[in-house]
Amino acid sequence: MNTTSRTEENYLKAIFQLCERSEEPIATNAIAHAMKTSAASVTDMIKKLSKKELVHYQKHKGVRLTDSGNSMATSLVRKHRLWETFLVNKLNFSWEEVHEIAEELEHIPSKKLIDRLDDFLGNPKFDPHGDPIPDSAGNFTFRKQISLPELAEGAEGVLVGVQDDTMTFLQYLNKLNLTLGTKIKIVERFDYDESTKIVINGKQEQILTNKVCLNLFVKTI
Amino acid sequence: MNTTSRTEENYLKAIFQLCERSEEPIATNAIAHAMKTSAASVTDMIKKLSKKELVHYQKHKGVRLTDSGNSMATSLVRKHRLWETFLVNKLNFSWEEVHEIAEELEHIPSKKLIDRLDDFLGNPKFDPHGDPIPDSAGNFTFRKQISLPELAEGAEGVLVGVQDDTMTFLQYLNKLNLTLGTKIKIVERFDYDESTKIVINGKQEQILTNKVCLNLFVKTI
DNA sequence: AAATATTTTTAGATTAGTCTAAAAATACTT
DNA sequence: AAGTATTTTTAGACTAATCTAAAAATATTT
Repeated sequence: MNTTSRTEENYLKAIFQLCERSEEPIATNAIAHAMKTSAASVTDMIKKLSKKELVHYQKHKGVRLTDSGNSMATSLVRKHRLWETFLVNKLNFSWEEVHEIAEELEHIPSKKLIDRLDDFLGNPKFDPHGDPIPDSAGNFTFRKQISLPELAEGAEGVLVGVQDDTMTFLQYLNKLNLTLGTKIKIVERFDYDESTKIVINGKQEQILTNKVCLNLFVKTI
Repeated sequence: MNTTSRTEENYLKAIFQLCERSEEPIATNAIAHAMKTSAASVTDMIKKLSKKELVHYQKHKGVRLTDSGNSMATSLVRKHRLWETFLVNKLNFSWEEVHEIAEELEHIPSKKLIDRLDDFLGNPKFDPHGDPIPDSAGNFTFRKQISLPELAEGAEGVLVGVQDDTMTFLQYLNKLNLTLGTKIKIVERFDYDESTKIVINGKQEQILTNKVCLNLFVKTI
């Protein structure tokens, strides 16, 4: 049997995402944490994936995806992001609601389905969160995550993360409608006080201090 | 835990469909046949569903759905038929291809998703096969299955079944593009030789003998 | 480098869904 | 109504994915 179970798929995707943030082999505990399960379960699953040649594995040395593991994970990411795009663009969901549903939809196996969906959506290159959507061959445009001060005047980015994740900071951002996925355009920088004027989601103008800017990470559009 | 597993859902749907064709309690073997599994497995599952009060069950007496089992099954049918409609109307699948994919999609749990999909599709009352789509409260228009001679002149129906399912007859139908799901309009009946002129899928005109008509079942539109 | 702490793996048990084979209940036939 | 056939249920075993607790390996501290 050469199929991949839903659970195996979820492991592959978790490992893929951990690999994106580090060149090192991924630790058992890191996977356990991502999958909200025990280290023992992870070891069991790793052995299985290793036997199927989806991961490289040596005892106590962590794992990396093999080429075939990587391409499976990429295909899952493609499905996930296309479904998210569908939910937001066609069914009018807001971007915060869609993750959980897309987590289910990404396991629907038909390749034809996903390619048709891709066409139906107009072959988008990025999902509503600003993350790149792999094409049917698995290629995608990598967009570096940069801090707001690195974004050129006139350029646009999508908010993808924050440095300072204290409650007070997040609440402040929330008040400005600066949530993950928000589109930010740099209008002008003022050398006088190092402040920056931005436009949020194409309409709301806002002045940010340099301190705030340094804590915001965006991906360019 | 009060959730319903994918497998339980598949059993509920199979029982629901068997209930549609008979007033009698559904036999273990009938379910086993529909689910392509052993009678032993069915008995095990029935016990579980019975404990959850989704079916009425007495040993050796077969099962019926309870109200709550029925409403779960109806919700699955709603999902299945809406997804099929989406696949055919929006993604340009042909109606024969969609069943298997919809079989997967129907297990996506979000009610909000399915209600939004319903709106997106324009709240269709019938799926591409001509089967009724339950609304979000579980109500649907029942359309009786009638043989072609019972369909009035000028009326339209969707082909949903055949009486004579010999290979030769099916091959003959295939040649005329008369496949399940095909739309048939009665144009005129000729008393002289009891033949009937129909239009297939809104374009192809065709004369059928009475013998053929008696073997075709349609649902009215 | 020895002792301690942490991480990872193993061992053994559990649950859901399945199976086969045998036993029990029901239905058909003469 | 007795015997045979069929259907349904039970019993016991298997697999996938999980768990806890203990053992083994690796990393850190003194």
